[in-house]
Amino acid sequence: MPNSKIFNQALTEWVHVFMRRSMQAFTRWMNEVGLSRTQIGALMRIYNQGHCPVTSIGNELGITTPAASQLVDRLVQMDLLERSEDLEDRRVKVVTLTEAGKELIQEGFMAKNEWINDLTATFSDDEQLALAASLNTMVEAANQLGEDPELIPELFGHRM
Amino acid sequence: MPNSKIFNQALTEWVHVFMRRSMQAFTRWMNEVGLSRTQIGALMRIYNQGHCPVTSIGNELGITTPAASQLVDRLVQMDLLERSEDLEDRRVKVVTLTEAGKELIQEGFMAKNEWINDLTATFSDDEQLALAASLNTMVEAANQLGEDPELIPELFGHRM
DNA sequence: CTTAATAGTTAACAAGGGTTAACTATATCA
DNA sequence: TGATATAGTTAACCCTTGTTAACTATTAAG
Repeated sequence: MPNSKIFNQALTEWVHVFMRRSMQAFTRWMNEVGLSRTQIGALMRIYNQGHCPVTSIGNELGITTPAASQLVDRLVQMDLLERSEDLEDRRVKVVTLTEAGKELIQEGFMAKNEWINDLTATFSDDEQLALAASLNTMVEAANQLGEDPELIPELFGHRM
Repeated sequence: MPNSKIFNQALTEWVHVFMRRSMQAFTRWMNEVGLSRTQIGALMRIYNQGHCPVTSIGNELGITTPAASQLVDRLVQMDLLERSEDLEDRRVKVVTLTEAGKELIQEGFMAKNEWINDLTATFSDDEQLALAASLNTMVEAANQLGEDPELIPELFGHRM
């Protein structure tokens, strides 16, 4: 078996295992907080960007501006988002996360990474160092694959 | 910095990169085929189990039996599922994937793993062997973490 | 044989979340 | 200044997909 095949299989297997662990935790959390995919998507986008206008949320999620407006509405009512006027262009409403919103999203990230601690504990000191080197190599390579897409919109956008 | 911290960071980073690539492809595919999370969830469960009764689909996805029945209905109409009577207990309707259904799900898995080939190509032969070893180590460790959950139900179950 | 339990369907209904159309407020251009 | 474009909201509507309740068919138990 050629090395490329060996590597390929190993990576595929790893991806499989990873899916079970990481996405399971994340989705469980998503269900717990009782938010839809679109709602989480909107919150994550805003988390990444700091703030943005209503229309751009719609564009990025692939929904119409009215839909985005209603979406923001609900999240404002849940005290996860705040709307405020843009001082430079008063047509624009700038949307930002509340403290509660920020905490919620950070919780989600933490949920996703929780099992990592468990995994870490199973390795000896030396193993950890070696594995870290491998991981860094792969991260670097992946980063140079070009077209580094944003996770969020694709993951949580509207399905047509 | 202790080795555990180094490893932890490297793994977290890798998970992050991985999410972008693998889940993006999978979700893009999901959007393309125009199926809901629940529908994909049902198809994947049946794919894994070969066949199962309607009620158990409901249980596993966390929805009521009527909801499961309707869900199956729609998927049968799309020619992704088949319903047939269980010969041993004629109350039971056994649900199986059609050829089209099987192909669809396999396509989804392939979409998820597509970028892996690109990544493989960026490494030399020796690198690939070394990295494969690291990956296998981690897979093994992850598999022994206990409570090896099924991917599908959590990922695609009903949110309450 | 009658009664109770189980698998599934059907019907009526509700909520979430999308759409288009019509409107308001602000900004820009000629 | 007046006409037009842009950001956002509101309203009316519709589809998907969940729910509960009522029903049928089959099996199991006394």
